[in-house]
Amino acid sequence: MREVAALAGVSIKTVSRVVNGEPNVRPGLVDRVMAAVERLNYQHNFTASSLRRSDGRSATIGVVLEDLANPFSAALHRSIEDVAVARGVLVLAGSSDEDEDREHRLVSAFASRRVDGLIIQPSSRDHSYLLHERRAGTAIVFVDRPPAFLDADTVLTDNAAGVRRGIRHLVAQGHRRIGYLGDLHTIVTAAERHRGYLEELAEQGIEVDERLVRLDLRGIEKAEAATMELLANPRPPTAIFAGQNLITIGTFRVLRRLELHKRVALIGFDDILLADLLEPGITVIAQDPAGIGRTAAEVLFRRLDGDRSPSEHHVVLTRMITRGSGEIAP
Amino acid sequence: MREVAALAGVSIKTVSRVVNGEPNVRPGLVDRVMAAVERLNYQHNFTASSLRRSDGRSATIGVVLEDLANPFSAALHRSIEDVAVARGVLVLAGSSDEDEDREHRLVSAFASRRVDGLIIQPSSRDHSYLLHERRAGTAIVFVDRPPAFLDADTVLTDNAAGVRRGIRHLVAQGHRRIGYLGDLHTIVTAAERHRGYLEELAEQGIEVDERLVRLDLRGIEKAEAATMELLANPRPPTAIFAGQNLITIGTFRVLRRLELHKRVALIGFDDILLADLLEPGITVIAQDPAGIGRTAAEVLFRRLDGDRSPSEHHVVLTRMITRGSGEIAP
DNA sequence: ATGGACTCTGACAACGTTGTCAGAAGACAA
DNA sequence: TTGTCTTCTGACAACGTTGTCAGAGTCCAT
Repeated sequence: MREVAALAGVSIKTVSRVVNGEPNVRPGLVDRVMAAVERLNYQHNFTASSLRRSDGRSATIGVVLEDLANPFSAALHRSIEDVAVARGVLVLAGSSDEDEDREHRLVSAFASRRVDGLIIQPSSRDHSYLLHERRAGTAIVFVDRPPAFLDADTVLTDNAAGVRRGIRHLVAQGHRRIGYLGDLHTIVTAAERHRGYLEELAEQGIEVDERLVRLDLRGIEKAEAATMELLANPRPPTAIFAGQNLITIGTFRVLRRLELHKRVALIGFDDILLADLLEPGITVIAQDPAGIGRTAAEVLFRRLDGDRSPSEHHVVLTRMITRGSGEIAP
Repeated sequence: MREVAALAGVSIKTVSRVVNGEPNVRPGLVDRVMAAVERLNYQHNFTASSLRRSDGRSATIGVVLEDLANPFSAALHRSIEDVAVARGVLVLAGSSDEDEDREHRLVSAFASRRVDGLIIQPSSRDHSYLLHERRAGTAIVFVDRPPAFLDADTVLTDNAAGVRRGIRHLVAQGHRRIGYLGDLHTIVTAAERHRGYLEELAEQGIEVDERLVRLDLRGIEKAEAATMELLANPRPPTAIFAGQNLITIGTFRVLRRLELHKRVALIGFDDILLADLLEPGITVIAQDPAGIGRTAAEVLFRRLDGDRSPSEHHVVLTRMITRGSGEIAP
């Protein structure tokens, strides 16, 4: 900047005014400065600028997701990015891998870079550690799962309601023995989905048969094994609700291997790419990750714009997509 | 930092020494400073630090990908992240959407935040604009596609060889009429794949029938329409090579709709989640996005560590995964 | 010509940190 | 005791920028 000023024959303050598009600079000077900027390939240092500026904004937000490579996180990330770039804000992202420590480390790394806001899909069980960041002026929004011990904006899927919708759909077709395969019970969404299963069965006057329920299934293989167990039951389920993506895949694999894929009904939580091309197509309770991301980013930016109203709790609805597997009669 | 210094009864320089873990601070002082840091919830400002430090490193890199939400980009991103976090480096990422302008804007936004390095999946047709960044000390690595008018490190998939492998596989089973559906010809990888198709046909002494070739297909619908056209041919293809993910899906959809999915062979470029659960499973030439990302990040960090040797050009191999659709005889 | 209002510009300090360097304090040998 | 060396500490300037403020210049009405 000093060099630009020298070349243009003005003070560096005037260069600053020009690059920031401030009014009240004589047009002739603007041109001279621009020419010098051009000639020296001057790149404005936004970092130094935000250090000095009164708002102190870095025009950067941090995003902590479970795993940037999985479709749900990736879709969330992308929709957050879209809202952010429209405001000239950049996104730092990291994967927590469901690990409390990684989440903490990421947040702390983001905080030292002075991000303006954080969007977190939480893994840890206590978010009071974020109080300092918030007191320092960082806006925080939680997605997919609620925070613990911290009052903050949230954007969640209505997990229990989604599952209940699916179970109701199965019952409507005459199913009474409906199995349930769930993810790690410690994950709030997984617990919520399981709760939905139990509540809807109760509502429908169906007694829960614990032999048809398997929880804490992490990954496709675990889901396959659990499906085998369920089907080995003397009175096997006529329908299965899979509480998560990979579980749905594992379950479908086993059903197909056993040639039961056209006899046992299956509904999965969360949509799967290509699910419509399978035989039968897989009926799912689809989440709306793009909607969650967009909403979260919008709330975040409203906070950054000064909205100080009480915490908002948004619920993004699920949608049932019937494709065949959920419409198999018992 | 000033407050911490006051509370600990030392100068801010000593606080700086402590938070940076520099040697030669009396243990007693270290404890006092740490206690003060703790008590005031002091957060080190990494941004200000990198402004002053002699290396000037921001410990941040920028990544420009086609679309963070698509599985290929997402896998790339994640593997880059893994290499980066292991070095305490954060990742700023953005989607170019195959748009030259967006790519430029992202790079420029990254540059003003003084990222140490850039990993770019290029969309634009001229990368000489990056010369300034590089002269300013930013390391740059291109992934998936080579840069134009700029000599730089690259990590690419061997697209042509992958396609040739697939075509050879089809020919080995007796196919002579092999259709080809390709993506936008302006995308280098798409052009390369098409080249592989032509070269292998020539090698096998099969004349190209232009009626079996459709290029510039963007998205599933376009691919479906093109597949219909190919099959409407009086002498339709007995096998189809789909040059990209979404094209494979579109083609498979049409084949199934026409009940030809067990009669016309299909090989797709790039793996598809769940491809093994389809009937038949889809044979693909699989890329290794995680391998590309890891390699690119490793090269980038070697450059940041001072490696000044000539540009490296890595080729990450493809792998054919046979699942049934590619093993259908004519 | 004078005063007042307005427009434009630059000197200076400051943002939060670290590099440099000088110097204080302590240890040890002569 | 003195000198030398080592260890530790802090004052100060600087990184690249912008907020503040004073002042120079211009224009117009009196």
